[in-house]
Parts: sequence; C-alpha cells; structure tokens
Amino acid sequence: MSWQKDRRAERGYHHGNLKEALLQAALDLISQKGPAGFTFADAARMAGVSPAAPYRHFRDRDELLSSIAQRGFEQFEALLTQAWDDGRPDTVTAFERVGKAYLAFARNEPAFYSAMFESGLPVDANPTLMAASERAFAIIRAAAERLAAMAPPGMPRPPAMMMALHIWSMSHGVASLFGRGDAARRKLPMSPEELLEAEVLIYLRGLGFPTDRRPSDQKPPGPPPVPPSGGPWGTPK
Amino acid sequence: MSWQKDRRAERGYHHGNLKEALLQAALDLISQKGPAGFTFADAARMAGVSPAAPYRHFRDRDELLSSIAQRGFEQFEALLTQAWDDGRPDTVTAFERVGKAYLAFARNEPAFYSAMFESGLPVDANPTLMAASERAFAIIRAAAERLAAMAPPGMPRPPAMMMALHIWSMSHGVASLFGRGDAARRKLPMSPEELLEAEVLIYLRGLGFPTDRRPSDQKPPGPPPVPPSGGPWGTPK
DNA sequence: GGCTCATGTAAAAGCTATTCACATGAGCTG
DNA sequence: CAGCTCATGTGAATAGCTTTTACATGAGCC
Repeated sequence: MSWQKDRRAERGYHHGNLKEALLQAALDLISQKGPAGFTFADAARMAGVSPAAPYRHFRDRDELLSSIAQRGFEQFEALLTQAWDDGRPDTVTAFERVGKAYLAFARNEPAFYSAMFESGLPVDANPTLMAASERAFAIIRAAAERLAAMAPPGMPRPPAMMMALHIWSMSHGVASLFGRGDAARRKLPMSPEELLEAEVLIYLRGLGFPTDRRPSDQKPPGPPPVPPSGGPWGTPK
Repeated sequence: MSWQKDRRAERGYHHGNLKEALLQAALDLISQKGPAGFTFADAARMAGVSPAAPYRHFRDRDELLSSIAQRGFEQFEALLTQAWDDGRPDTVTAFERVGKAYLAFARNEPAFYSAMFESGLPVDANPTLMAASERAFAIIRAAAERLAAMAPPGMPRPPAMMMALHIWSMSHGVASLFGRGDAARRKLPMSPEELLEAEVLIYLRGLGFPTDRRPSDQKPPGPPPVPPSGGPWGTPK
C-alpha cells in the first residue's frame, strides 16, 4: 500500500530515468489490457510518480504511444534483418525465416505489435514513425527483390515491390487474425506458422518457383520444424 | 445550441427508438474518430438523451461495441453471400468478387470493420459474436470448397479449410494495411483491389489453376474492372 | 556556495463511466 | 376510460482520467 512512498523515499524527488520507466510501464500495461486499456495515469503510478510527471517527457498520451510504436518498428526491423540474414543460406529458406520472424514478433511482443498496427495512430501523419515503418518494410522488399531476381525466366512475373506487398499482407493477415495470444485470436486447426508457410509456398509456386524442398536440401541439420509430408500441408486426401 | 432541448420537446420524455439511435450515433462517431475515440456520453448527447439513458439498453460501453461488431458481421456475411452468389457465373469470377467485396466492406464501412477487427473486443469470449464471425467466414469456406473441388487432380492440394484461411488472411492483410480511407493507411503504387486480385491469382496458379482468363471467357459483357494486360499485374519489365 | 533549469508535485478544471433514487408516460387491465 | 405497472429517461453523485498551471526540488555547473 505504501508502495509509492517507499519508492519515493528510495529514489528521492527526481526519478532519474522516468522516460524509460514510463515506456516500460506502458508496454506492460498494453500487453495486459490492450492499447485502449493503457492509461497515462496508470503508467505514472507504476513508475511511482504523480500523474502530471509524464508530461515532462511526452506531450500527451498519444506521443507515448507513438514512441512505443517507433521502438516497435525499430525492433521489428532488427528482427527481420536478422531473420533475413542477407539471404543465407539460400533465398527461399531465408525468406521463410522472415515470415516466421513476423509471426514470432506478433506473438512475443503483442504490446509493440498492437501499438504499431492496431492503436489507430495516424502513421502517415508522423514522419519519424512512417520512416521507421518503411525501414522495416524495406527488409521484406529487399528479400522480394532477391527472390524476383531468381524467378524462373520463362514466366511473367510481377514487380518485386508487388511481391513484397503480397508477402507483407499474407504475414500481416495471418498474424492479425490468428497470431496473438490475445483473446482476439480465432481458433485454428494448425499453427499460424504452418498456415503462413503453406500460403507462401503456394504463392511462390504460382510464380514458378520449385517448392519441393526436402529437409536435407540446403538447410543446416536439425529438427525440421514441419514434419516432412507430401507438401506444405498435410497428406492430401 | 438548444438542440437537445428542441429534440426533447419534439419527442417528449421517451425517445422511442433510442437503441437504434445510439447504434447509429456510435457508428458515426467510430467512423470519424476510431473505436477508441467513441464515447458513450457522446453517443447519448447525439441522440439527445442524458448520459445515463444508454444504460437502459446496453450494460456498458463494451456491450454497445459488441452489438456493432455483431451487426457488422451480419452485414459482412450478407455482402459476401451476395458477392459469392453461389459461384455464378463461374467459380473463379465469383471468387474474385468475394475478395473485392471484402475490400469494399473495409473501405465503405470502416466503423463496422474496426469494431469487428480492431477494437480489441474478446471475440472468443462472446459466443454470439463468435457465431456471427463464423457465419461470415463460412461463406469464404464454402467458396474455397467449391474451388477445391475443381482443382486440377494431378497436383497435391491443401484442405479446403486451409485454402479458405489463406484467402481470408490475404484479404484481411490487404484490407488492414492498405484498404481504409483511414490515416492508418500506407501509400501504395496501385489500388488495394489490384493488389489483392494479383495475389489471389498467383496463389491459385500455385494450386494448379489456369489463370490466363480473358475478359470474354465466361464473364458477362461489360466494362472489365481491370484493363487486360499480360497478366494480373502490369507489363513485365 | 549559489544559480539555473530540468524534472516533479499539488491542485484544479473538464471530461467520461457508472450507479442509484426518482420521474414519466405507454400500454395493458378491467 | 381510470388506474396500474414497468420499461425507459433524468439528475445527481462517485470515482477515475487527462491536461494545465503555479510552485517545489535538487543535480549540475560556475
């Protein structure tokens, strides 16, 4: 009960790291109660400061949300960059790793994810945020360009940009509808990862890519995440 | 200024149709300011009643939101049913009409759409809502089943349910990322409809469907919604 | 030591959600 | 048609949030 005062006594008049503490508190709150449930006053309480203190660091509640979305895009970009790993060991493998990373981010960082995509923030009204968002998307586009370059030459194919948008929409659709631990999730007869992997493989086949990969093909050894069966889905009936 | 009292004089003590009026007011507010910006008190004001009146019709703010989502799913189902039109004049044409209907709904009914998909409502905690959601999805599943039945027999193919989930995720991804008039939209070098149509066509080709449809194929005459070019996308470079 | 400014606090105004006791009148009942 | 009843509204009150303003504190610098 005397929690805040204890903290106050501990730290003195000045917090010392309030901005960080508020961001962290907001993240916790958002992951618990969604971006709508998060409260400026709650974050202040959690940091042990008065309700007015946060205004020294953020113009208003929305600016705090924007900051979180901003960080989210940065972490997202880092994660996608790492997953893509410049296309190693081979383009298709790396490509699928990016898809899985997308889902992993949505699942492991629901607070970031909802601040980024579901908070109703006007992304295009905030240049900084927009830029961060585009840097993240650029990873997907780079991957799509690499993929487009190795597409079978005989077939007509869409611009790399369009491929990137296709992949983005698939990933985002699966993540939004089925990917969170949220109550907003829908039941699914399989994992989101399996669903997305199959979707992307069918799409790539539609572009003329051979997709009959065997687990030993070019991937490093290890437990295959998907049991090898007839294809990206279960045994055909 | 004496607006509410005028209304009050007009209608007397009892509103007569308050529940409907509140739902309509909430829709207006949500389409203007997003699901987070909508306020119970505002809706009451707009209907010309006291802030306590809505509680005679909805347990709380969330129940009103749920009702809107509920209606949204019903209208959505009706729209998809009409678009699917039981697969006429041919399965693929009808299928694409469903995709367009999905985008049209997101664009024309942003308030419903956000209440349904972005309000953070616990869909799976509300059986009625869940059921409505599933009825809407059932249309997509029915379409996918019809499509699966006419898939080329030579190729392995995923369960119809999975195809339906794939299509849903594509539609939802495109609609969420690019499909609204919102500020949340991203810039796009093409229309969401074109993007989704190309995506679905590539996917279908990946399943072995021939997708070199000509405008005169089986479609009734009329202005083709997409200018006939080399394929579902622009001229290959 | 003393000054200054970033950082916090307290208090207040204005908003919202929600509840409760009370008012109204629409529609049934006789 | 009189009277009753109950669904539907009202007013007022509580509690919480956001944001602003005047004031307090003390960390860092001369």
